[in-house]
Amino acid sequence: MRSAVANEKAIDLLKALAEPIRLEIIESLSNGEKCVCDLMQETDLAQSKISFHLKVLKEAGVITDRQSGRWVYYQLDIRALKSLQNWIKKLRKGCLNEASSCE
Amino acid sequence: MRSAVANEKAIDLLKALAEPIRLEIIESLSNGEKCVCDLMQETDLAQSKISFHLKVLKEAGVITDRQSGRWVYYQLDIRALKSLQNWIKKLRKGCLNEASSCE
DNA sequence: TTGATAGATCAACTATTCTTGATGTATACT
DNA sequence: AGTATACATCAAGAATAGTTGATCTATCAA
Repeated sequence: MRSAVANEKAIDLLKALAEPIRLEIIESLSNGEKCVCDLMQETDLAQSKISFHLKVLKEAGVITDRQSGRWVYYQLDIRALKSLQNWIKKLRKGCLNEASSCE
Repeated sequence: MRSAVANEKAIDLLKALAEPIRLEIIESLSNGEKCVCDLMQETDLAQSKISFHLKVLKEAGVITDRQSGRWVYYQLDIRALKSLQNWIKKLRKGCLNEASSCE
């Protein structure tokens, strides 16, 4: 089943987005790259909590990170949202299972 | 914050989709209206389990139900997926918070 | 090299979600 | 009325996810 893999990936993405703190982080990052300390200031949340959620987001492929000195900068990976859009599009067409019946 | 409401709704939608059994149900319903017994046969899952997930989907607005005699038929509400698409679109634009900065 | 800062990770705890089997309710058939 | 079927709901338990405070590592600055 080809679609099973795609769905698992999609589920990870959906789960990653389906959480208020993570959404807050995502929205913040939509204004540009941020380090953890920036996010701490903006959200007023504990560092370990932010790191926890950043990890979830990263593992789902929603964000990427890059280290610079003592800081780690996080950035949205717009491709994740793009692929989620495509996935929903397919779901709407009702052809997640049988690619053949789609186009 | 206007967007907070929209986000809460979106989170419910995302959570509803982010589960394998529910996704299976959704995909099945994308082929048309089904009663619980149909879904039981197709998925080979316990009735209470299916009812549980149907409830989650219904509360999130992903599906609607209609009773006919002893049977309850469930159907996809395509508007839910549509609104989720719009939400992601906005998220991609990075303007979930400030509608003013968008268009 | 000592001390400070940024951030990851971990263990213990809490909270939420899912599963299971049983029971309840409504409809239909005899 | 009595029985069967379709489904919802519930309570108890299992599993997963999130929180908290502490500790660890790496980088930098004095």
